Amino acid sequence: MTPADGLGGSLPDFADAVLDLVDQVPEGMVVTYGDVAEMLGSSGPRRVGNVLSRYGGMTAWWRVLRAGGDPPVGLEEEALAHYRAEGTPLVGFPLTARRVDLARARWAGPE
DNA sequence: GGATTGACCGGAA
DNA sequence: GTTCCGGCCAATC
Repeated sequence: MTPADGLGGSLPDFADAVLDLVDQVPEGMVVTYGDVAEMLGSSGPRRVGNVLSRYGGMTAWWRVLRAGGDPPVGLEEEALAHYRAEGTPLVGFPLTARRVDLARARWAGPE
């Protein structure tokens, strides 16, 4: 089959692994790009971000943040909206909160 | 074939 | 607290 099926269901192995892992993240929990990359044991954190930017539209991309607990650039508003809707623990005052409390919301994988 | 970019990370100034 | 730099790997120009 052509690698570019472009139809829902067929994705690169790495992309499928990332989306599958993100799909396992429960509400109120989050993981960092670096963590996902390490869980998959392949490539670096940039690959994860690149996959989500391309195929994240069908996944809970907002549950994947940067190392400091900040949402991806350009999508802070979108991400924060989901965090407040799912009850994700945020740092600082709710009105000024712009980053997630990784100390409580960090998901350690399916184990 | 090389150069550039990208939803990044970590450390240093 | 912020800002700058180098490093990482893959896809794309």
